[in-house]
Amino acid sequence: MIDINTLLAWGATYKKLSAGETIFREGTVCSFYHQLVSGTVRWLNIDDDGREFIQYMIEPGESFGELPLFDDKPYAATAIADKECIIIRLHKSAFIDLLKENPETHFAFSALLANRIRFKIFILKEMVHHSPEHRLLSLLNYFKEYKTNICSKCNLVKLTRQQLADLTGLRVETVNRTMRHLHDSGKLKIEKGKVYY
Amino acid sequence: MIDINTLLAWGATYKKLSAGETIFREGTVCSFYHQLVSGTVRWLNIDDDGREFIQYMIEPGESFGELPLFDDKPYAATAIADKECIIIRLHKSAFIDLLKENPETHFAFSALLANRIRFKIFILKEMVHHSPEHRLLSLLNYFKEYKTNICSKCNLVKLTRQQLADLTGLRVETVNRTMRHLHDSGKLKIEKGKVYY
DNA sequence: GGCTCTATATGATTTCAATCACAATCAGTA
DNA sequence: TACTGATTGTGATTGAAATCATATAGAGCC
Repeated sequence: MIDINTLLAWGATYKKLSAGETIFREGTVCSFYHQLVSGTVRWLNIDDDGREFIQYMIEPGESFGELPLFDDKPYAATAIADKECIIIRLHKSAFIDLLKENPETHFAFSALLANRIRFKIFILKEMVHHSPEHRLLSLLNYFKEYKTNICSKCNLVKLTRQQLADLTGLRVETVNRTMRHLHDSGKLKIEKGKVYY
Repeated sequence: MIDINTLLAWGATYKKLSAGETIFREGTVCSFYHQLVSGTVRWLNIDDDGREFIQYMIEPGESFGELPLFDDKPYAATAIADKECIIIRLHKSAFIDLLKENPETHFAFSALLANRIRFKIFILKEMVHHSPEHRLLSLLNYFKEYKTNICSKCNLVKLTRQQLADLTGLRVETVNRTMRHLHDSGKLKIEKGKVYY
């Protein structure tokens, strides 16, 4: 999102995380702006039964956990490194100063926040009231359009069935069965368990 | 959100709408910043079967339909006057200039966008995987906390069963039955059909 | 007050995803 | 290559919300 050299010039530092590590937890206070350099981050809520709902999958170049930087409230969800990750972090106060001195970056951030809302509006409108088939296809179409989570060269869907379930609010078994139907009806391809769309 | 005199100074104009009138429609392009002066606005998606999903209920003082102002994409949902409304509108270009000259207003808007995301994250985490009772109580708690849609003096829930259904993704009948149970178990009160929480 | 329209209420039935249970496959590794 | 754990695959059963149907109550208006 923000140029890495700019971030470094403002005092940002790198951090390496191994798969499964928690970066920050829902409900805690925020001291840093986070941007993903390499790897994948799941940004999610975990309910009392340990069930995950994935709010966003973060890919390299994206920032995450931005909300508290703007409204001073605690984190709305937990960030977990899905694979080994390298992130770059900048202190909250430095981040705000950076925005103040670079209004165009601030406008770029407003656009990012607008996009975050758009994704949520899209998810809600496509998930509520609809069949598992519709939900999964809508999600895949979105990822295809925005070139995230699906390899734009080989069409490989870079998400497990469990993650698709946690993004749509379905169960793994339902996702499995539905993906099979979609394969059988030719709407996508499954080869050795991997999904291509 | 923005002081009305400031808006007027920048060239904003008032507009009156009768109940049920459409203010703007999903998928169309945006030319104005909108702020509600009086009345209520439903900001919603309507699916192919005519079924509504309410994304936000807008109350006086709030802006709505802000996304296209920041990312130049079409409206993500439709705005409908729920009652007779007065709104104030400012041309998109004037709005952007206003933000450029008033960075503090821009930061206030970032906080607003952050709050819009928070509501969506909250809704998704509380609606997915949960019972109708949990869904409705979560929504009512949220409204209570943020002092919207529930009268802070008399505790009257200013939403119909249908609107509660359209906010949670449930059916009217389910909402009715669940509200009865909640009344019977003393978690809220129903008097002459009106809900108090 | 009586009329009309909308909102609320509630029973009976159906449907479809969740759940439970277990098998098969795949990927990493010793 | 055999072992291990995670992921995928699939059948049987259940349960809870949607659906269908219809009644009742409340609000606005002449």
